[in-house]
Amino acid sequence: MARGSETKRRIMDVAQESILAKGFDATSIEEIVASAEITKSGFFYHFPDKNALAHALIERHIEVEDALFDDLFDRARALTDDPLQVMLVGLKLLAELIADMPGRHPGCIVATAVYQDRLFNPDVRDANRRAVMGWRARFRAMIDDILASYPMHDVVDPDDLADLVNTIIEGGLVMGRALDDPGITPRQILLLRSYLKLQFSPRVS
Amino acid sequence: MARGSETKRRIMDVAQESILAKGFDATSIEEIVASAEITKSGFFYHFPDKNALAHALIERHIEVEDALFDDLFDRARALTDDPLQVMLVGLKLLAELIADMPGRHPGCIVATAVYQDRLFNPDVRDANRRAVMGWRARFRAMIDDILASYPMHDVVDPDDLADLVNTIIEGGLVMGRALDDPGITPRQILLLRSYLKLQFSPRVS
DNA sequence: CCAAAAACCGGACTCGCGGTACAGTAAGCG
DNA sequence: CGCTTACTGTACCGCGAGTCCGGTTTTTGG
Repeated sequence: MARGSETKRRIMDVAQESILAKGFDATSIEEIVASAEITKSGFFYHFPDKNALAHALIERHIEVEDALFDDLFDRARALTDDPLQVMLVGLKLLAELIADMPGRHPGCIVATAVYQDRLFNPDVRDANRRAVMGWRARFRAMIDDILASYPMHDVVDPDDLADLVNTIIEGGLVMGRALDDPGITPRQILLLRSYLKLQFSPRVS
Repeated sequence: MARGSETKRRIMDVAQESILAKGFDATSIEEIVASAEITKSGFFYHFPDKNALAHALIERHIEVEDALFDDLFDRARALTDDPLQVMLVGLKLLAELIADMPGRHPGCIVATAVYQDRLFNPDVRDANRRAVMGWRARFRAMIDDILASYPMHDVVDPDDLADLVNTIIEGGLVMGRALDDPGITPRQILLLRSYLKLQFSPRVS
């Protein structure tokens, strides 16, 4: 059992590295099995097809990202009790974390899947959808916390506001890749922070 | 001369339709030539390879989008002289325009190219980069106009602010595709509008 | 009107990649 | 001891991108 899952993990590791560097379809199975030092048959023992690999990678990615967000906002909550400050500090930490990533940021696997629609089967798309919905729920809860203490100056839908976090992260990654500038995403996140500040901070006039 | 460019345009039309519906790699050349009612040789007469087709499509797409933005903000400028109002009205019009698009919004070709690195050659990536830089310049100019008349309440970099427009559009399209909800992009654009309102509107307190 | 260039047609062929099929084997475990 | 798990090795199929090249029609400039 241990040996099997170890190999499977190694396949996923080398596949992920290659996919983030070159794209999904540019990463051939032959190449993966060479890097993972197994045979093609070995690959198809663990994954029925290439789709299943993508599915497993997305599922794993969701878990990692969730854990990352949990940790991030837990650290923010350790610093302050105020829900608005938790959000603002959390976003600051997130921006710093992305900025400090060595080399080019990989770019979200979710987005790569979105833009290869027909390449992936419904399973993959569904996993994707669940991931996005999960993030919406997470940020929606935080916004509800803020709304309990602060008025919204320019009233908008809280769900849309929750989605804005994802929108800006995904959009930032697209922009960052298009311009080959890893600094864009963190700076765009800070603009989101600026927006939330203007929306909820008491006005000192 | 007329016949040649006519055929080329027909190839691009059917290719674009198919690509927006099914994705780039899911659209085979055989399929394109069948729809365009030519032969494979005919295709390769006009385009050296599939990459060149993508390149031509992106170039054309940039022009169309530029013309669209020109028209949009010209209409806004016809309604008001105030630079802030021009921006706010323009974004409103943009949101409505995207919302009124029949069926699923195609999703920006720029983003699809970004997430298929190796599939496209440097030419394509460069065209992409130029497109994004052009949009940044466009919105940067509008923001400079606003800054000439209004103070920025929470001071941020104007270039970042200009990029935010693209970030939110691209991110919105990713989200819209992930959740299969074409309403997301327009709603996210309205949040951008909300942000700019809070940033620049005089506070009545 | 005629020649040359441009815009194709037809079909055969190569190559890489995803995926299949199936026989065999080494290691662990009850 | 026998069964399962986790593979290896090899041969094979189909599809789509891209090549080659000879032939044909259509357009255009002198």
